[in-house]
Amino acid sequence: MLSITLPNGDVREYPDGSRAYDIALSISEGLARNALSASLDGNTVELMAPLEHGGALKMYTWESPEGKQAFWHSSAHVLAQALTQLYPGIHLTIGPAIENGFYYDVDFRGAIPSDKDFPAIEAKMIELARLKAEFKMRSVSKSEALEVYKDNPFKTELIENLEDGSITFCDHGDFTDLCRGGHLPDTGWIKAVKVMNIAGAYWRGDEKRPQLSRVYAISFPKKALLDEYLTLLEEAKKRDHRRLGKELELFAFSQRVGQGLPLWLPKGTALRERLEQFLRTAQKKAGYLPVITPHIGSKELYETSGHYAKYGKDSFQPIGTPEEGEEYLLKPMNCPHHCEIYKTKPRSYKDLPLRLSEFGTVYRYEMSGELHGLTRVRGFTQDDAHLFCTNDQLLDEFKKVIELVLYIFKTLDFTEFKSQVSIRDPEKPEKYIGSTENWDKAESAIVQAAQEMGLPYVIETGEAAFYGPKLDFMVRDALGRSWQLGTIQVDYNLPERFELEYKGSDNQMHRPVMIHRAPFGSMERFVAVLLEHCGGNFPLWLTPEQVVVLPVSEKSIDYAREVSQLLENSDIRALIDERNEKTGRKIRDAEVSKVPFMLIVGELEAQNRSVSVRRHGHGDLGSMSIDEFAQLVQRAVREELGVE
RNA sequence: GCCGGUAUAGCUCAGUUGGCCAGAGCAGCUGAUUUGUAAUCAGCGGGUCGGGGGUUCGAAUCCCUCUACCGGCUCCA
Repeated sequence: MLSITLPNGDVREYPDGSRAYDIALSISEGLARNALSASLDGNTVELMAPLEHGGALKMYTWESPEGKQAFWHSSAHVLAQALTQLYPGIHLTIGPAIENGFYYDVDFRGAIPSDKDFPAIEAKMIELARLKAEFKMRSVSKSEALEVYKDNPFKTELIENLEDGSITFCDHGDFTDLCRGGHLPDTGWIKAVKVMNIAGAYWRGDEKRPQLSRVYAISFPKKALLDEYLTLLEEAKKRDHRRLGKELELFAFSQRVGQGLPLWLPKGTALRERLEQFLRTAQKKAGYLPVITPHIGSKELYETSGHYAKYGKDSFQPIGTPEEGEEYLLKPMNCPHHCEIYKTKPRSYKDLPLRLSEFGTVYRYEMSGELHGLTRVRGFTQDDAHLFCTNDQLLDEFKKVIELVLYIFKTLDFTEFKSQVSIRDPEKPEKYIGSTENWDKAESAIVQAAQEMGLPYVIETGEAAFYGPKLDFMVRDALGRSWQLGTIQVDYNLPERFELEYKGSDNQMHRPVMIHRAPFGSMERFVAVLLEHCGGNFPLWLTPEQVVVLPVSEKSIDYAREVSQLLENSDIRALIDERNEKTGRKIRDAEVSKVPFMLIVGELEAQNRSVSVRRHGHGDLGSMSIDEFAQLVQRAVREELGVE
């Protein structure tokens, strides 16, 4: 008998040879009908294979990530089968399920299919799915597995890294693939499939190894779900910051200026400056001291910091002076400059923590294929600061920075973010500089700070910067891609390299610890993510134009100007649509341009000294006095900023 | 940087198998209209079809090359 613990805690006995499916059936017919996969004691098991032992059993449907995972993993097998039939002689490699669908990396060994071939691939997949071929796992010996794949160097490499005895194949129909398991009962579940795109991907993610073709696809148990997904993608595209940035006239790129070098238009600049001001105010309260440093620095500065050795040859190349032959680098980061500011005079423990902040524009050479709107550029402004403190102050300072980041995220309504503690890879010590002892100290300080601040975080081994561990805040863009925003990094390295010191209360010299931090990350990336987050409908306090006054006809322009002037006097940003257009047209254009408030003013309003208020996306709010309206806007702004 | 794709007016896009002066909508300009909660009407201007080279009697269309952009890979101080 098998003793099975169900998620609700019930323990039930089942005959030997029972399958997860049978157990589902014993619970309810509906569960059995909808179950896509199962796990036993946390390990994925086949739904339709006899369970080898008892334990805690969980069933997964389409509604759970595990269910989708099984669905897409199984679909990847069908994709591989379809590609093998359509393109004989190809080498299959790996084909995992991903967050939205699945992919298969293939060496086509010849002509690579293009998007014109996608419909044929989709049709073949559906044709194969309709055969309702059952997925069946079987164990094979290592030598057997190697024999099957003797012509395929990629699978051979995979198998060689597996232990004999733990190698399994999955069969469905006439197709077999090396596979760890976790399948649907049969291919018939796959009702709708879409090949999304095809792109190059290096074998094992290593650019020195062969480049394969990665075929991305997604599949669904119902046609309607696919349509829904495609509609969702269309909607997401409308939120793309590159599109909105153009539509709202926030920023632009010019081929002549250069790749990855954004031009901030007047409205975008107004927005960005408002964001900066917001942070300046918060930082002033938190005891930061603003500084300014130049856009270039002597090469020697970066040799001292260690950055030149690490990044110099892949970066923008040094610029020389014509007479003296000196070499300067475009500033790739602000920290060395701030270290030099620290060194301008002897420091005492009473000076610490010293918090130097700068909206510093930096330039980094990013590979051309990597540039992406405002999220990945070659020139950008960091909301940078460097905190110099004693070891005893480190934890507390770190926590205060987390607090600042959380305040910013809260104000801007970023509720969905992830935090990640990046620590060193203990197996690759050559990647890092600094003593093991300092690394240990820094890593434990970060983890402790994150815990004490109640931050939900994950630890990523091997993701640390070369000079120290860090805590990053990540958010997703409209299309589900993840971007790093804020970052807080501990650094024991630069203080050593720059020989930073302070005199302690013991009259001895000590070395400070440094925290690098940028809550926005960069102004460019932050604006991009904010833009997608709010779909172009910025919070009132941030938006470039808060109010547009719409005179009903030329006769009301004078009054409109008066209203606009009064609002400006109350620090409300207003403009007037003086075009010779009908009111309906002006309203439509204002709605499209996402201005939060529209004030319709005609002869009636001029007579009553009132305005007729319309809110973007909400419609007519009725009329009120100019003063009442100004107070309404001011109150709304105060609420957004959390000010009393 | 690598793989695949794209490039036509300020924007969004048409342009059949190469064939007369390259089109539309929106935006712009001019005029009429004096307008009340999501598009008033009419007229006008605007393009070295991304750059360069080639094939051809003839190229937006076919080929080569460069550049930029899009989707990935890789990297990210």
